[in-house]
Amino acid sequence: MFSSIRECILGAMRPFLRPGIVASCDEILVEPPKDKTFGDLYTNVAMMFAKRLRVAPKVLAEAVCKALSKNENVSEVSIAGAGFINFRLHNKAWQSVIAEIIGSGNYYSYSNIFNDAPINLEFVSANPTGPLHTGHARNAVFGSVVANLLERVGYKVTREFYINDQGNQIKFLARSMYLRYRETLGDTISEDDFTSDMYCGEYIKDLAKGLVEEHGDKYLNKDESEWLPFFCRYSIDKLMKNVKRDLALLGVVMDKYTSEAKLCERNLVSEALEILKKHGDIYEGILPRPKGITDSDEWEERPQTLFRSTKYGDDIDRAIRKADGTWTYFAGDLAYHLDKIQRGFAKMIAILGADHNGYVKRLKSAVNALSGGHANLEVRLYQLVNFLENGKPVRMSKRAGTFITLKEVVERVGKDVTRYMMISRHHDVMIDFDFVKAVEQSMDNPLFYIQYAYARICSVFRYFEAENGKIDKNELMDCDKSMLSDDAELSLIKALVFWKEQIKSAAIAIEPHRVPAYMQNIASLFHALWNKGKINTDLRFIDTANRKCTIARLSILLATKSILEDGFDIIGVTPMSEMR
RNA sequence: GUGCCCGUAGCUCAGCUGGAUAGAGCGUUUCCCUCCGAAGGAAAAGGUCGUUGGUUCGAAUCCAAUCGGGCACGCCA
Repeated sequence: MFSSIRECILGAMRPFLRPGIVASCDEILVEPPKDKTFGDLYTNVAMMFAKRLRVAPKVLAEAVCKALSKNENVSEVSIAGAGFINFRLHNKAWQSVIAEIIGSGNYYSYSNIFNDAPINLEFVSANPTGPLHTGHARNAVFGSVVANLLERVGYKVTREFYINDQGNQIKFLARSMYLRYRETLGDTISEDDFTSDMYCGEYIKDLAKGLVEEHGDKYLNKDESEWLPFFCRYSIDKLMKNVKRDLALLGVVMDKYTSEAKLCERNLVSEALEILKKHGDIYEGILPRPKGITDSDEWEERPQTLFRSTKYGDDIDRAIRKADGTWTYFAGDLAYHLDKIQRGFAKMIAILGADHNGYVKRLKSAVNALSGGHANLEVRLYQLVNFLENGKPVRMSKRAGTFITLKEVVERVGKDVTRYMMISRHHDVMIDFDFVKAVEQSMDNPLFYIQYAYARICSVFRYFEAENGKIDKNELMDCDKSMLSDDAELSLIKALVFWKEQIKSAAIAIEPHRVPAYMQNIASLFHALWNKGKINTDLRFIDTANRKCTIARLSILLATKSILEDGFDIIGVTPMSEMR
């Protein structure tokens, strides 16, 4: 329906186009005005295009106005202010969308505007050195909802987790394991044996116990070279198993796990280096001293292999080889992104914590350079979650093992509340997640408000079907809807119509928090309609004396139910047909 | 010293990429159950959109300064 209106507006402007001046439907804004008294919809094209077309806004507005007034869906048009075009649609036009929503199953929000283009969505990618914590929970929820949104606009999404299963960090993990291993077998270990790079969380003890049970004491009193590889592999395997289990608790399932070590075995780092060399993006050099460091003894000039990332918009060039000749972490990321490019992804998105903000430009540079400009990486940073226990901040340190795990959160407040808390705010805003309040306020949580609307709708259907038997979907689709003309009914229908547009814009902007916000809006309009029926019995959904009217009303409810189910599916929350 | 993010009602936050008189929830005040679920609805009060300039028909939104808060900053991963 909207596309036909946009066509109509564009058509009206076409006579004003001059050679070289183009305009497309995508540029045309059509949306409900803030103030409903202006009309159902408005467009600002007259003002938007006035300058480009060198035509007075009024002249454009009049042409658009004339064209719209001839459109079969439009009932009235007017020009206001500096050139706003306000218009209304016939009730019939709005009512017809109910059938469209019901008829689409729960697929009303789907539009294949990106033609099944493959897209790689990397998220979580937690280091396998410990359990997932609350920060990862936000990452996981954010990523999984983005994936659902991208699928609705026609992307073929690969949800991917990058495992940093090599490097010093992993060695320190293995050494920590070995200390606990010895402890389990009777050696006395003090906290001082753990260096600052090591991990002394409780989970290491548990893992070490398991290792003893499975493999006994055969690694005791052996040289590090004999046990280190095994301890690395063992720890990573177990920890990754737990990572997958925890993600499942949140309803998050990955399509692919990529191992850094495996990429390394394939010599992808060298391959990436060769590609960059060909473009002249590799050189031996010395990085400039950062301006913040004034003390010269804190700074030592070192010649290294550098990637000319400044050529691609980065602030400084980046080291890919340490002074001792080994690869930097970034070198591994070059290999990983080359792997993504080789697998055919021209579009990629990575979800990272805000503490990675200094890393974004070099990653984008890497993708740009390695693909010769054919692939693009978008990065979304999410602010960290401030975890509170009854108003008091919980200090978290992964190394010391004093952090709240994802598992713990889900076990205390449930999957749905956790997901809702993590997704209902803009990713650029810090979240204060208070353990105690999240549970206490569960009744005030907007999630329950939405769940309640859904449960009420289910309740009406239960009530109706108990008397009249199972209702036929086709009957609801095909019924006469002309009596659905109350303001409350039309307001709800209009909100449902815009669901598709909302999902599209949330997906393109990569802003999943808009989804629960819009669901809340729909729930609110539904509750209002419900209560209006309590005051004015003519508006009750079920009128036992008038089946025709009842069926029409139920058709709105089914459409609303369908939209809410789609929304729940996007945000990964289970709808409740009854509230306990 | 540099870069990124945030600053909107007493509190927690929206504000759909520059649109009309600034929007919700919680809290406060007043109403609405003989009724498909009141875990709800209707209404009131509450604002110098951190501050100051600039861009234009038009700014919470864009630009420049500035204040306050968060994050990060050569071989850690």
